[in-house]
Amino acid sequence: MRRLVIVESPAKARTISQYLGPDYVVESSIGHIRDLPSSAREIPDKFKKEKWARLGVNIDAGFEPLYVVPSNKNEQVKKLKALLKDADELYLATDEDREGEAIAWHLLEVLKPRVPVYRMVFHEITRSAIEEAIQNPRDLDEYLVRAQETRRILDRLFGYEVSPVLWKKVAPRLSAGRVQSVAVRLVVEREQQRMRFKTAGFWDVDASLASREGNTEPFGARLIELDGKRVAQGRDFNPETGELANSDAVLLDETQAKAVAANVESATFAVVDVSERPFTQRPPAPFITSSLQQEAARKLRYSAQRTMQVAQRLYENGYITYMRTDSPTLSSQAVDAARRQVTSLYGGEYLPDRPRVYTAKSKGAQEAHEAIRPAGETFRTPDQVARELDPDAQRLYDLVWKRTVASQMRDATGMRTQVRLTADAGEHGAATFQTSGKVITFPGFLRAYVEGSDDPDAELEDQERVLPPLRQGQEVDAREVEAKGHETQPPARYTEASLIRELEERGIGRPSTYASIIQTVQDRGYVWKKGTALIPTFTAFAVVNLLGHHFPDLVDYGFTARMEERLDEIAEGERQYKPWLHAFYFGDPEAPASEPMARNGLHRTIDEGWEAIDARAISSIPLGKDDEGREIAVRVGRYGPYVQIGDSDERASLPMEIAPDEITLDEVERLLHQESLSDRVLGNDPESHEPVYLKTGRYGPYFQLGEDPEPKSKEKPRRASLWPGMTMEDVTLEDALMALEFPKTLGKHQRTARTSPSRTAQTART
DNA sequence: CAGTGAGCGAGCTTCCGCTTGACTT
Repeated sequence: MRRLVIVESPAKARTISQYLGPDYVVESSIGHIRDLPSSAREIPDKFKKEKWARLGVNIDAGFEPLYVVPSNKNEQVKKLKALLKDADELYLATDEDREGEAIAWHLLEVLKPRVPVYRMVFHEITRSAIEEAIQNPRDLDEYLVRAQETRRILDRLFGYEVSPVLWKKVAPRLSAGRVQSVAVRLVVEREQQRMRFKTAGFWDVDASLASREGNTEPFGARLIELDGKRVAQGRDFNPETGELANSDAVLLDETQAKAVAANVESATFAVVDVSERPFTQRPPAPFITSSLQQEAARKLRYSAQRTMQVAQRLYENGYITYMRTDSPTLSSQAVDAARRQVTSLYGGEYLPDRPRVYTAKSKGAQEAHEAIRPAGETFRTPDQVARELDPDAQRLYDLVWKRTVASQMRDATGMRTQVRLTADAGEHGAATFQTSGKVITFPGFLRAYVEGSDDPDAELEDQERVLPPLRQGQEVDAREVEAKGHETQPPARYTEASLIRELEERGIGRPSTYASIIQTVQDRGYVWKKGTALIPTFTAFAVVNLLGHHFPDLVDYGFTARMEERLDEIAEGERQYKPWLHAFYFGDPEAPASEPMARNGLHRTIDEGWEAIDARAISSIPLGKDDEGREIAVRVGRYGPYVQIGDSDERASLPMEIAPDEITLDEVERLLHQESLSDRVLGNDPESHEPVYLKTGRYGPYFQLGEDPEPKSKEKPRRASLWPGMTMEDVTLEDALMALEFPKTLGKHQRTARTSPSRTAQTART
């Protein structure tokens, strides 16, 4: 008896093959083997003429999908067919989730087996799990397959119907999609918050105190109340006005803060209250894809893509379990391995009485795999594998190992202490200071693993802070008192990791796509990276504008969650998929008039609405008004973004490396001034008597000798960039003649940062 | 490199999710 087992991943095939013995041939599909045609090139000739061919979905025939085997999968399909010829039984062992079920179905459709077919499923790759799975096969779940197909078709209709609207109204080659458009919307809205943000200044007073006997270390305390009123902190300000939002707080200016500091410096501080309360801290759950990406970004500064590449290598070589998972569950073998390691490395007091159990908390988790953990029935320590791994892989393995072991350790316990002290601040009244301490009484899992933080200050704050023993009524003296000025900070930009976490929490995107979402929004010119921060381009603003105004339902943050609910119903057999797709595409007459998209459906919304979309309006990002009350706006043009005052000729290109929130009205003023300096005649060339111009172009300011050549003529006038040190304000004819005589010196473009968005990516409407 | 806010226009661009290599940015 020869049995062919097909799984999704080649690495998985190798492992399983070891468990199953010589009667079984284990091969992989390498993911999906069929899909809708992705481009015109993939559409078979006989369908090319059909009007639905571009979509790959025959709408009028009940949303019938056209499936093709992409060229890079031909070879593998051929291989599987050959293996099937020699097999007596076929086991479809793809993942037990929506996509895995669909892959199994596609395999059936393509391989057309004439031997018995079994669907086998397992959630962990251990000998016992595999053996049990092969003994207990089930049938293919047609409902689950339909749910996947519905998801696939909906994403195709959304993406391939809405993207062309963007080509017509914003720029060619742009894209819209259920996942990427929400990602772009998040990034744009965060930038808009930053643009609206008004910084506010406030002061506080920090004291360094020490007990009178002088036998303890000095400790810091901060002024929190003055004359019975709370001293304002950053969170008391309205982020959009920069004004104090809480009237019960008192705002200190520099003079007052310094006066208070001077007053209390020589005063006696009395401890008025000491409160202690115990705390416990639980270990974080074992890694899933998103949390691994998050921690690798925090602790190792890896991009999501790099994390996945390194994890893939670790997985393929048998060091960790599968890296694309949404389940934090550990197999019982893994729990045993972790618990043994806890006992042997840290001792029995670090081991909880019972194993800890973790469950997925994000919406839409499908839990086809286990958590990401060290592979095997006993974990090898980072030291044991260090020699076999390159540094990148070592670091990531170390992270995975620590997190897994820590997840099966006892809680950390400790004591938080809060101490309030008062001192007399003269005419300002009584000043109350506060300090807090944190002492770990039992480290528990912290012995193995401390979770990283996006905010280094918070992390520092989180460290143990030991206060000297203080009792109520005790008096202490100030060693040093300092008034400190602060400014409120705008909300931080998203990083790769924080954007992925945000999407995951909303159930948008899947573990296999998190890293590629980041790639896509960058490739389309919606987002660029400055360090680790994600900054939207003005193209992104225009697209979010368009989608938000004309396709609000599609970029709603709850769209995917609602879709998942419907898909679950389809998977349960409680709902037919065709009527639902029909309602999405052709509309639902029952929908309330207040929801025009639901009522009209995607098709009519586009068909009857696209022409009326005002390309200029959606591509304009208002910045405010100038002194004369004229609107100042950024517009996205054919050659990238520029600022313009009203409809006037006063406009100036924006430099590539500028972030939207850096474009203040002052900055606009400066750019327009720069622009006005260009296109002027500096004088005449003494030799040829031709005029010498100062102009600005794509690569910054340049000199030109003589008039512009006739359009289409091959003639090129003599041109040269400014030399370093020359400014548009005070270049002279002599500078120009020098530069024209010795061109090819350093131009502005050579200083352009590599990370700035490309011009083509910023380019827009035709 | 090549220097703007406009033109002549065929055919194409584009989605999400599953998985690796074979490629050089």
